[in-house]
Amino acid sequence: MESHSRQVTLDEVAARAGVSRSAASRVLNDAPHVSKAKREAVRRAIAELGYVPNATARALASRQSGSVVLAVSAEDPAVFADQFVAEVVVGILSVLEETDLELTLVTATSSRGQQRLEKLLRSRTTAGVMLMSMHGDEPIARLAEDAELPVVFGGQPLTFEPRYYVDADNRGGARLATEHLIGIGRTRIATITGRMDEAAGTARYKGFQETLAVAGLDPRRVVHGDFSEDGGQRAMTELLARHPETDAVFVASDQMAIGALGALTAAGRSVPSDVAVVGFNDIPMARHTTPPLTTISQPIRSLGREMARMLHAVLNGEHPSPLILPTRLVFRDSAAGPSCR
Amino acid sequence: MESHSRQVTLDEVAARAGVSRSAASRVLNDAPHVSKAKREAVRRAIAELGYVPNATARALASRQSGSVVLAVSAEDPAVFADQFVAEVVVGILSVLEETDLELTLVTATSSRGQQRLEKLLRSRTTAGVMLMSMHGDEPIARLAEDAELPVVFGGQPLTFEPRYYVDADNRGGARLATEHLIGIGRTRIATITGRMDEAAGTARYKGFQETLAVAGLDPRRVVHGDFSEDGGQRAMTELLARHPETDAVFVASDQMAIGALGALTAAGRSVPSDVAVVGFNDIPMARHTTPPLTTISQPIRSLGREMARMLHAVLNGEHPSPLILPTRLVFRDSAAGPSCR
DNA sequence: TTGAAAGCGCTAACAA
DNA sequence: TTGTTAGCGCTTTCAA
Repeated sequence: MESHSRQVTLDEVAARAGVSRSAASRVLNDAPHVSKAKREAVRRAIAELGYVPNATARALASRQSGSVVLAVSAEDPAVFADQFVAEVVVGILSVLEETDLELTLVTATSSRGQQRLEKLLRSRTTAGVMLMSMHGDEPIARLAEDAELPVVFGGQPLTFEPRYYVDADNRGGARLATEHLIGIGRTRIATITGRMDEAAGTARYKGFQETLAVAGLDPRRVVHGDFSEDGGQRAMTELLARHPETDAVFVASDQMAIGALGALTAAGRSVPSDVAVVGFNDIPMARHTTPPLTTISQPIRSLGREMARMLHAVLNGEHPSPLILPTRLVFRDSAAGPSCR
Repeated sequence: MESHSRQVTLDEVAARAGVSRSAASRVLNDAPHVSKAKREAVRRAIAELGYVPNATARALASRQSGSVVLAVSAEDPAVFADQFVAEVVVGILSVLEETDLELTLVTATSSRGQQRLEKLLRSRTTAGVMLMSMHGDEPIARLAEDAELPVVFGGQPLTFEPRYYVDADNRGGARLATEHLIGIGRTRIATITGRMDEAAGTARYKGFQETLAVAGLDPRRVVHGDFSEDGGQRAMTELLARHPETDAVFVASDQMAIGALGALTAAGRSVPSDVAVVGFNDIPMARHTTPPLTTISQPIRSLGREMARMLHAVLNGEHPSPLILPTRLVFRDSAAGPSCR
């Protein structure tokens, strides 16, 4: 883990410019109290010597850090290949690119990951943390608090409302989806929920229930899934067994919806004429299923962007309010209206 | 960018344990020359005080760094949502998880990104670099060399052979694909290439050409694409116009192949009976196209893993050899044999 | 085996 | 507006 190259120091810059190190340091951080002439001289020296400050020394002396971490609570680094997470990362990076913050990626839940994260947070290398996809009660949140680092949540944890978070309007999205199914004339509407130990799962379920209640429809056709494709398939099979009269289903994630489409096909039900399907997330594959999937789109990349912006604001001493991002219905064939029957 | 929490220092640990700071430091780095008794005392003190070493101070004093960066040469952080890149990240993380190295993500090509990367590399915060998806001549490679940091390439740059790299056997994969098309009896075989300013693009094209040459078939049905879905669609349309007799096509990426399938359908050609299609990469969506896409699978996650392993080895003073990872044919309906006609 | 002392390269009081 | 002086918390000689 060695580094070799000859480092140009601030002292050398100062010497070259014929000023004190403090003066050079002031110029570097464009602090006041430096004459125009010296400022210029230092700038020139920096350019000539190709000086780049040693970030480590700087961090040590100033007790500040130029990097933030994104911690995703998952067993396996494979989460970062998840379309959803990947898009969040993209959003975050696109904002950080405009700042001087670097992004470090960690998984928070694996046996070793937990320890590593704690070490990372307490080793004073990090200015702040973004936390994602929390199921249930999260020790990680406490971890960050212990380290007294600013934390921004992506999605809300189930057990408490954090000070800073960005979330999608899951409940509203579920309402949109369910209203759409009602709107195209379905009356025996079911749902396959996500994990009920995640806020996104419960919120979408609530949105579903309340919409049916308002419409005076029976909200009891419910099977619980786990957000996975396989889980969706199993859940759909179970749903057909328990409620064969079902003519529409709101599935709490596209991944599950894909599994559900498979189960429907296997059961000889055609989509959407026998059973209309609406998913949630609008993952890229949703356009390519058979039939293409009607779904609720959430602005995932914006979620990442807003998380990064919020953290940045907190690091600058501001106190931003939590943010709920809107969702919208993306209309495709899997829940087309009567005209398409 | 402030941090607040009270830091426990090594001095406090030493005091608590009743030893000198040097002794405590030795225990921390399990260096020799510490009596068993003291070692134990220090260990206890560390546990009791919940001491976590300040990584920044450590890095400054030891001139070592515990983080490596993955730089992807792209204009836009959106590359990190690319399935391919995301899988590489996963592979890298899965290896780094076992070490004490953290991963920092950067895009290398955006106007600002280039500067940021240079700063990052020269600011002595980083132990080493992994570089990905280089088109043509890469200033970034020079950058890292200037900083005298170990660099591992993922994929080979076009203009020079780096000391350390991991690549997939693109040429061999293209050969597999083309041989398969010949094997199912096609004779008027075309290709849609990738970007010819990327090594992967040229290598796959070469594999295609040489296989047709060996088989005595005409290798001149060629349209150049750009690895994108839209590009694939355009290329296929052009191919059909210029070589309407084409009965098979090797498409240098699945993304392009998806576009090509669209163009074929639009042109009323059925796949595979009129035109057989083989892609490259085996992205998740390949299983879900109509018809499902025969393709060349490369061990993307392994690519990431091996990059991380290689960098780790270099950081430990070893000199690993470049690595070429094998590819294999994944057989699906888009290039089924005659029996399926 | 031990500890004292001297930095790592920078920032931040403080005094001038 | 300047420069001097202490550190930041750790590692690493060096002499004991």
